[in-house]
Amino acid sequence: MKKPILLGTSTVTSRTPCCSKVGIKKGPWTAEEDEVLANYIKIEGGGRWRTLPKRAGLLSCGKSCRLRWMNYLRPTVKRGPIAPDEEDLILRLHRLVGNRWALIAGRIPGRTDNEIKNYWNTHLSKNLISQGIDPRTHKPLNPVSHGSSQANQDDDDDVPESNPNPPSSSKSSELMGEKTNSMATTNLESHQIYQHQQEVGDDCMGQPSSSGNGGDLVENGNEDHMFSLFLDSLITDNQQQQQQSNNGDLWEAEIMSPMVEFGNPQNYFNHHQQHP
DNA sequence: AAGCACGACAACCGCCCCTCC
DNA sequence: TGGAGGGGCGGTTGTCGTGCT
Repeated sequence: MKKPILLGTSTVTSRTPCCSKVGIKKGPWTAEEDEVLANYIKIEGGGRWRTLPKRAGLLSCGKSCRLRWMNYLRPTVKRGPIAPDEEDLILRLHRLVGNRWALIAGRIPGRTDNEIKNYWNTHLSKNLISQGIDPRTHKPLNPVSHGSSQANQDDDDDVPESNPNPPSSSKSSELMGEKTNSMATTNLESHQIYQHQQEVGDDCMGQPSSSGNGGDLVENGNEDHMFSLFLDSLITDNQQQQQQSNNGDLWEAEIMSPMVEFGNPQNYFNHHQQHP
């Protein structure tokens, strides 16, 4: 069994840590701590995580409490192996948005970003590599015909065109572009996206977008909602096209290439807004 | 049986955004 | 308007379990 680690000194950084690390218990959670935390949240509710440990009588850091609750104790968290359809959806979404684990998790009810991230790193990325596919770009690792080597080499070195993964903290709102903060939230535009979703079908994995963990994004009722619907439509597009043609290249031609042309998903999304 | 390597995953860390005052 | 605090995110690390030598 892992031994709890008590940190004796706090690390001085330019930022104040989430909590004073003196006397903070680290390491795995015990069943007793889980019970205390779960009972406390059941009674008092979550929130104010930094002060929650003290109020609940726990020695763990507030962030640790939140993480434990979000990733393990929450009733809506689905335990057990990732199903094949979930795996397929993760692959699709990762191809669309890159390492936006929270965004991906938001589309897979019951799964957490941490779980998906771990599953990707330990399973899916290795599977893709074994298939000769770059897990970052979802393109062949060593294409036989590489065309203009310099240009393509730049592509390989850079983040994928379709999922840029900017170095800064990434949120779905960023994906949608900074301008959309002021323009993307009107009912009319929302309706346009919704209409597009209806046109292509809204049966994404058969999961209602407001259920379980997946509801987090949608309930925001802002750009995340828009982007969530947008993702639904793209995923459904992909599913329908692959079903119809049984040819993955069509996805490349109809969805990914336009995204490349637009530079990134946010521009593509903006275009969809204006031309639903 | 002991040591080692590796996979799986829980947990930690630092950064950033958002909200409130 | 700016600072502080709360919360969320993605990357990374640490630990345990298991299989192999």
